[in-house]
Amino acid sequence: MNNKTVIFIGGPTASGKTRIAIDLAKKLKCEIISGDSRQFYKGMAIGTAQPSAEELAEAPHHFIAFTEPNNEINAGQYEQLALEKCNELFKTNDYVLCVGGSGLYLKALYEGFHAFPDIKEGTREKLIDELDTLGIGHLQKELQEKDPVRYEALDKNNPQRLIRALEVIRSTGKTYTSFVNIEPKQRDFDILKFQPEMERSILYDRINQRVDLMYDMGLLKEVEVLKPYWNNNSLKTVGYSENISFFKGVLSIEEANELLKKNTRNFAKRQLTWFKKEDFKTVQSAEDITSKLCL
RNA sequence: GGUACCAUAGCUCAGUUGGUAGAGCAAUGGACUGAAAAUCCAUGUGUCCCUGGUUCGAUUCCUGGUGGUACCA
Repeated sequence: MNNKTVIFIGGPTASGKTRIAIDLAKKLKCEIISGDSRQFYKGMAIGTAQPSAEELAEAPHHFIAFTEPNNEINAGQYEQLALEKCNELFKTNDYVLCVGGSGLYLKALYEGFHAFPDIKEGTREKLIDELDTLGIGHLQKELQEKDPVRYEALDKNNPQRLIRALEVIRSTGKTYTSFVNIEPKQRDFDILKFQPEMERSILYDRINQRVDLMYDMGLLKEVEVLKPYWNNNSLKTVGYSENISFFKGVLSIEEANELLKKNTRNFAKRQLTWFKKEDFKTVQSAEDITSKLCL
């Protein structure tokens, strides 16, 4: 046991993470780092439901709208950034709150990734091109030959994972598996994991209402202004994809609205699956957490 | 009020020449260590409107209801 703790607040979108986090930050007089992979970007305040100006004024936040949408932050970079920020904040406080719905990013901070090397520039682009022109079977065959252990372990029809494994192999000449065999180093802070408790039907109602609210707040305008970034991965996001399709004339506005609601519900379901497996304890309020801390 | 048509999954509908049923969408379950708000995998959930009749057997055929739609009054 040591005296530094990162309290993680995960859970699905629209479940009330932001409120609980701010209440808790006030009680503990600590700061919040975002674990939402799409709230990192500027100009995406409405569609990613970033905390409002009023909420941001209630407690200090980090990694909200701190970079441009074309400066994409992957989970590995986030691990480094978040770790540095935690160490900085621990100089003046025993607690840091990490709040967000991007399960992999939270996990990167509390568990740490294996030490994969940097990927040579252009490797992924070439693999994506090969996927388009030669088909997924070509990638499957290469991985099966070069790293059968990884090949057997992953979803063989998942192009993103095939490409990830192959980009490591092509960049380093070593197997993906060889890096996984090196244990990540332990964190020197304590870890607590919570998520808001919410009935599924209520969560879905909140999602549907929030989508309508986003349109009222000017979501379409926000998407339109982001046009220079439409092809960036950061815009490959629920709330943006559907409305980009609207602007391209593929969907009517009603269809985009309905699809956005459905995609958000589906996304929330994936988050529920993730946080359940990662053993985030359900709580109803910040008080539930402080009582567990015996404060 | 009369006539016609319809009633099957959450929705839109198909189907069973009488042997208790299946598509699309929605939904549900899951995987996931550098694209993760991404990506991938799996799954049919049902008083076939109600009631009587015919039949070994009715969701299917017949009687009578109920509800809906259209047209006529």
